Amino acid sequence: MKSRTTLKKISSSLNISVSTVSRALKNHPDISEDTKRKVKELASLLEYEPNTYAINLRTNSSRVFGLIVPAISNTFYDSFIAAAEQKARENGFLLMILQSGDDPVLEAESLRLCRANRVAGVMISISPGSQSDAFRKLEEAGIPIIFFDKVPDVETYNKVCLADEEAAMIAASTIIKYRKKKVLGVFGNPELSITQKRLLAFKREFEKESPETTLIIRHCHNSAEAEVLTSEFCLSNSIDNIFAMSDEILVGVMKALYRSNIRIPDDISVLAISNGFLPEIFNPAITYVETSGFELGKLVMKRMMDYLGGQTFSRSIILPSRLVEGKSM
Amino acid sequence: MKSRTTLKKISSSLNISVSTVSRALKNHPDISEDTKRKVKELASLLEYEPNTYAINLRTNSSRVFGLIVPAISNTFYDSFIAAAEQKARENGFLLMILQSGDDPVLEAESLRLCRANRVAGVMISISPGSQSDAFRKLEEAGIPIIFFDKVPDVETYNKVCLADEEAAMIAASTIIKYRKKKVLGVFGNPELSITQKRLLAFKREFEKESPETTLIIRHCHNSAEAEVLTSEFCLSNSIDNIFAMSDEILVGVMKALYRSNIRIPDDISVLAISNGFLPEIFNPAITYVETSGFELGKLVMKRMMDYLGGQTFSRSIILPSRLVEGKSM
DNA sequence: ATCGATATCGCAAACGTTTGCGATAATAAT
DNA sequence: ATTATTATCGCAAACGTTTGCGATATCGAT
Repeated sequence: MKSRTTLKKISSSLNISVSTVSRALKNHPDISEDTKRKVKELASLLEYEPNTYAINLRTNSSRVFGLIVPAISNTFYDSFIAAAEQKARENGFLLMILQSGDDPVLEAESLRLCRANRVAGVMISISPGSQSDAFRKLEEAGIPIIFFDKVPDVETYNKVCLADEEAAMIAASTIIKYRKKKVLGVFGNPELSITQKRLLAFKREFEKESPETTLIIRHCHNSAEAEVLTSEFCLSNSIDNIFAMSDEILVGVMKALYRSNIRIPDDISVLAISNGFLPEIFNPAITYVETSGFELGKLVMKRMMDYLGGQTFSRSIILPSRLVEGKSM
Repeated sequence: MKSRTTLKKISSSLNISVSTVSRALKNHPDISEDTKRKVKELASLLEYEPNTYAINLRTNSSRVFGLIVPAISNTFYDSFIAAAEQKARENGFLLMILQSGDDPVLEAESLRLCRANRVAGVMISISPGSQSDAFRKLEEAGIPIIFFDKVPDVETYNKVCLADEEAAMIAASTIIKYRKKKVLGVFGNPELSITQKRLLAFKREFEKESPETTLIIRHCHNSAEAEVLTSEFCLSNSIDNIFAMSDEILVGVMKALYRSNIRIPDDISVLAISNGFLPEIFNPAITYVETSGFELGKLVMKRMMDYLGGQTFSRSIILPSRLVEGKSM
C-alpha cells in the first residue's frame, strides 16, 4: 500500500510552500500561471487526491447527504433513492442511506448518526410515532432538513410532498366517472398524515359528487393485512370497486382477487395510487394515479440545493399527480 | 446554531488536559475512575459528540462502506441494499450508495469517489465493460473490495456470488421434469459472466438429461427487449416453456404473454430465476428458482466484516438457491 | 532615487482528535 | 532513607488542509 500524495509532498518536491500548492490547485489569483502549471502537472503525475477527511475538518462541512427512509426495499423509495443519488452526484454530493424500519427508535438513531457524521443535509420520510426532539437537535447543529412523502404536521418545517389530496381526489372522481356504487377503500396506517390526507380528500369527493355511493373504508399496515381484508369483503359483499392507497396495498388486494378467481374488470374494478411500475405488470393493467418517487427524488434534491445555495424558505411544495389509464375499470 | 462541545471545552471546564479527557471517554486504564466519572458526566450533560472528521483524519480511516450497484431501482439490488445497510449498521458502519448505471465511465467515477472519500471498504456488482484498472488503484490505496453478483472473471479477487450454475441447473431439471419439449430461454447481456454461467449450466443440463428437447436461446438487454422477443416467438412457434433468467426479463415475458392472451400454464409454462417478490404477484404465481438479494447482502457484509477482522482470503463463496413452486408449470 | 501599487508567495494558526513519551506524585520494597 | 514500582496525568506532535496576514520583489510613475 503506497502512501498517498499530499500537498506537503508536492510542495517539498517543488521547493514551494504548502499554501502556494493549495492555492495553485484551486486557481487562486495570487498564484502565477507558471507555478500553477508546474503544480498541476506534478499533482496529476502523482495522482494527487485531496484528503477529504482533512478538508471536512478544516472547513467543518462535507459533501454528503443523509437520506432516511422507512425501508429501502420498496418500489417507491428505491426509485426515489435512484433519482436522489443521481441528482446528488451531479452536484458533487454523495448519499448516505439509512432505513428506520418504521421504528421511532431506529429513526432517532439514524438522525443521531447524521449529526455525528455532520452531513450537509438530511432528507427524511418519517415513520409513525416520530419524535420531533431529534429534528430540533439537527436544526441546532445547523443541519438543514427536508421532509418528504411522509411528513410531520408542523407548519415551520420544510416539506416536499406528493399531491396527496389531489391524487385521492382524482382517484375518487375516476371511480365516480365509471359509475361504481359500492366501493371498498383500502388505506394504510391511519396515524400517518399521508393516510389522513388521502382518506379525507377521497371521502370528500364522494360526498360532494356522488353521495349515493356506498363507501367502505378499511385500514391495514401491510400487504398481508390488505390481502386478508380484501378476501373477506369480496366474498361476502357486492362490491364493484376496490381502491388501493399504495403499491403495497395493491399487491395484497391483487393476490386476494387472484386467489378468489375474481375477474378484473368484469367482476370488480380496481384503482390504485402508485409509483407506476407494479400496476402495469398485472393483467389487465391496473388504472392508477401516478405519484412518482423518481420525480419526487429529483424535486427534493433540487430543493436541497436551492436551500444550500442560500434560499431560505420553509413551506411545503407539492408534486402534482396524473391518471394513468389501464384496463381495470 | 450553537457550537458543538469539543474535548477542549470539557477539558477547560474541568481543568484537566485534552488528552486525559480523550482517554477518560474511552476507558483508558491510565485514568482514575474518579476523573472518568466526572468527564463522562460532563460529556453527557453537554451532549458531547466526537467530531468524525477529526477522528477520520487522525486515524486515517472511517466507518463508511461504499456500495456500487448498476441501479438501485431493482427488486434484487434494493433487497440487497436493505440487508447490507442493516448489517452494516449493526457493526457500526454506514453505507454510501452509488449507482453505475451499467456505464463503465460512471463506474470508474464511483470508484474514484470511494477512493477520494477513503471508505473502509467497497462492495460492487460490476457493469459490462468494467475496467480493472480502477480496482487495482483501490487495492493500492489499501481499500478492500468484495465483488458480488456480477463479478469479474479474475481468480485473485474476493467474490461472493449466487449459485449461478446451480440455479440454472435446477431450472433446467425442473423444466425437464415437466416434460417440456420446446423451450425458449431468455437470457441477459451475453458479456456478463453471470449470463454465461447460467447459460452454460442450463444448456449442459439439457444435453445431459434431455438431449431431445429443442432449446432456443435468445439474449436481451432489458425488459422491453424481452417483451418484443417473446411476442415474436410465441405467435409463430409452438413453444411449451419459457425460461426467464432474471426478474427484469420475466416482466417483459409476462407482458408479452398477457398481451397475446396466452394462458399459463395451459398454453405455455413459465419458469424464472428471481429474487422472489415479482413471481408471486402474477396469476398464476410463477415457479422460480430463488436467488435472494437479501441473503446475499447479509453474506457480503459478513464477509466484509471478517475481512476487516483480519481474515485474509481471496476466493469466491457461493450462496445456494432453491426452487419455489408456483402454478406456472 | 523615492514612493506607491501590484504581483507573488510563505508563515503560522486553526480545525478536533489520538497517542507516544515524559513528568509527577504516591506507594511499596529494600 | 533510598530506590523501584505504579498510578495518574499533561505535553506536544501529528493527521492534511485552508486562509488571514505579512513579506518580498518587481515595476512604473514621479
